[in-house]
Amino acid sequence: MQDLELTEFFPYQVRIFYRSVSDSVANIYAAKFNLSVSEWRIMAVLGSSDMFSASELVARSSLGKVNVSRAIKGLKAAGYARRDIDFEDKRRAVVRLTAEGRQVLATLIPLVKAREAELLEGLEPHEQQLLLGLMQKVKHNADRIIVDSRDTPR
Amino acid sequence: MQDLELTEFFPYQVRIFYRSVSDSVANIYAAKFNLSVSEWRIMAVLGSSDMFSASELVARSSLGKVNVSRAIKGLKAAGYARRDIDFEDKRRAVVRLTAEGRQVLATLIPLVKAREAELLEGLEPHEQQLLLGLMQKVKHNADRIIVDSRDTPR
DNA sequence: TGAAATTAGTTTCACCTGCAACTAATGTTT
DNA sequence: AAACATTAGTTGCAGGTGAAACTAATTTCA
Repeated sequence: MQDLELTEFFPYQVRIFYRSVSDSVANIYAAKFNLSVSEWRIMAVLGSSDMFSASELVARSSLGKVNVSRAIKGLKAAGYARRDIDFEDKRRAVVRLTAEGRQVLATLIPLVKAREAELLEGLEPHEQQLLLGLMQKVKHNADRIIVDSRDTPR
Repeated sequence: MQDLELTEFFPYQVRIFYRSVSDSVANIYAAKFNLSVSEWRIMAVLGSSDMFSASELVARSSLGKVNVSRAIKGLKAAGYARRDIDFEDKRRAVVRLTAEGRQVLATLIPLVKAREAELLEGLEPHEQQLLLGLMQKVKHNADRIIVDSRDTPR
């Protein structure tokens, strides 16, 4: 039988790479404010403008609508976000940060940016660009494959 | 408030990169044989030698012992692995693939290797090396951070 | 207008995951 | 040998996650 050395298998390497990176950042928002990944990401998006509908959040967060719905619920429960109903279209939610939520985000952003810098420590700017570019390229390949192999639309 | 553009945030980019890569491979073993990631990884390790104890599997798979325990249970239920008790040390499990499991793995390995090649399509060998090297470097940074920030051992 | 289709978002279900607590076997110490 | 500590592996519990079904509001179109 053909052998497969797990440690040399590219997707495996990507996975353990991701785990380390993800943990190092989750550490911050989870430990300090007890936020989940989804909640953190939705908060970050919410901070970039005044208000968003849930579907705009879906578009900007790479999260599914299920997850966005739950993240909003969680942020609301924590007092970090408000969720109102759009008067124009009563199906639509209008989500925005509360003052407390803005406060928390303002605390968090410098911390995660510092963490990001630590992650990239020792990489020249051109190496960082290279890394991003190569990840992009592989991601495109992967996305093409996923679409292709989905002959039966789901 | 300082702004954080999610799409330019490195850990976010890593996450969506990982998701695409992971999905493209999971597609194979999940769709064809209904295996979870953990089960797939344990199978791959099991294929590299005759038998393993559960803790050897932990060491070689980057999975926690909980997950390994459950992956073994799942593989056993699927008929792909056997789980016996070590006569020397009756706490110890002796895990190995069944004939059917070897058969499945033999089917899977060429498929996932082909998928790996598709993922890396368009990258020169030296670019592949570069990508791996940069991921390594970042991972080291991340692991150092995680250890450092764990003043209270968990 | 009113039936049918579409869209926004929520909930249910089934599964994966990790931590902590647990059981059982072995090793250590006196 | 008895008590204590350690080790191997499992299980309970408390989340997180995605697909599919669902509710409610809006749009389309006959």
